[in-house]
Amino acid sequence: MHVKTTEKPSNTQRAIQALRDMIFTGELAAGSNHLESELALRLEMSRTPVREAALTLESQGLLELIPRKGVRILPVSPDDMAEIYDVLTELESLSACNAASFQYDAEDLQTLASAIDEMESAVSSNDLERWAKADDEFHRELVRLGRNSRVSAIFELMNDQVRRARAVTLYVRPVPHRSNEDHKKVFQAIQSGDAELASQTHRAHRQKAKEMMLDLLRKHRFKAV
Amino acid sequence: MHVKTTEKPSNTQRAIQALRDMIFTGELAAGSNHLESELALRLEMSRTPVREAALTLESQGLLELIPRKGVRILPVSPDDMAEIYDVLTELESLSACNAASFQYDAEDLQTLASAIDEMESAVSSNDLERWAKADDEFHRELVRLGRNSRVSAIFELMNDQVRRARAVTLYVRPVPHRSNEDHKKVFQAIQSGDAELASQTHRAHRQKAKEMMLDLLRKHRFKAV
DNA sequence: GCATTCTTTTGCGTATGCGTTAGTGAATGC
DNA sequence: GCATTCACTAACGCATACGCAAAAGAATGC
Repeated sequence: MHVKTTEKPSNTQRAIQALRDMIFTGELAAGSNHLESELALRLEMSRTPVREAALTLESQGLLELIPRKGVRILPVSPDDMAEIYDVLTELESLSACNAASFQYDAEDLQTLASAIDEMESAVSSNDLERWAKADDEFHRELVRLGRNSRVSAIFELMNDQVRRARAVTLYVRPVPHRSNEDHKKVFQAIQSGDAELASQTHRAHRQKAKEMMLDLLRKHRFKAV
Repeated sequence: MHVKTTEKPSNTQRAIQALRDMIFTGELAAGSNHLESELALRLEMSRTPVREAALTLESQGLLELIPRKGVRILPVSPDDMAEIYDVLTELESLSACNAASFQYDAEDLQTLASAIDEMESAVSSNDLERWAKADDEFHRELVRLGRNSRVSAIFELMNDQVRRARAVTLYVRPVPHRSNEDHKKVFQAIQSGDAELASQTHRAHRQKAKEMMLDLLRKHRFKAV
């Protein structure tokens, strides 16, 4: 980071962050409508920055602006989740492929390795929250290693939605015992520079994850999150 | 389309469209800065809708807002173009894969077939603009057939940038004689429902396109478009 | 009672004004 | 001559104001 530690974010930035948080915590429920003026009141700022934030979030697919209805938080249906997983599958596999071809050394792969260890430890102590966090870290780092800023940006957007869904499914899903085997295989493929194997292995891993998530959503009749 | 033909777009929408157009035609050159107030004057509206449009375009990666410098049109370097092509390669290949698995009949694939014919005809009459348009149509339709709205949305964003680059390289590139063979192969794979083949064939096609584009940009020393 | 029209309210889209702050250039000190 | 300071300007971030259009409610006719 830079020297500038005291730069204060603008109200618009704060509004974006606040609205995101409120959406992810469910404080703003999926499908609900909220007037701009009401949100402005809640965030203790005027309509202008709230509106600007809403515009930004709209173009990110989190909500939509409906005249006279306020902002509507977009629900994520199982079908949406299928779309999202498909995108993530492709882009992460690409990342794995590229990461492998970059011939990273052990130090570069430190974060990835730590995430795997962390998941292992979390699973054995049955700490699902910690596992989810480490899993997230693994995927994010994988994408980062793929060194494609556009892929990273899209990943962040889509991953937000996955986290939303995972928040409601975390404790109804089976404990992820075997998942880490996949991660290790992907790790080894990257370490050994086998791009094709890394890509294919990760693709299979993600497709499994997709099926599991969709099963959960359907089984528990989550029509939207 | 619907009945509503007389709905007028808001100024913000017009500003978004106008700014996009101005960026793609080069009226707003890559790397240049433009004050919000100046743009507002040009678009004959107040700063508010211009600013809202700029926020939206910023989150789409077309420009950035720099305090006291105005909006800066983001240049697209060859490295950026490489990133973009990689994303498009993945997502279009996924689309081809899905399209193939949907077992479309001849009628469904009409638009795709027409685009191929159009390209053939355009190439033989040496009409590169027409070819580019048909090529664009082919790729867009392919993505549409993949039936993933998120993929479509990302495609549109990335494809915009490709069009920008193509605008400057169209007349320095070799005439695309063999490109349509790839398209036909992809088409046949989709028609015969061979998902794997469709995906792989298209991937190879896109990778060729990427290499050609990057060669062109490098050879002609386009540092940015 | 029900439908239809008129009135009222409400929220958005946009304009405008203002305080803040970064950037620019002049003035001063060394 | 160079650097530092300081005042000034300009542009933004945000608040506020306003007109319009849609939705909701009231009133009227049948």
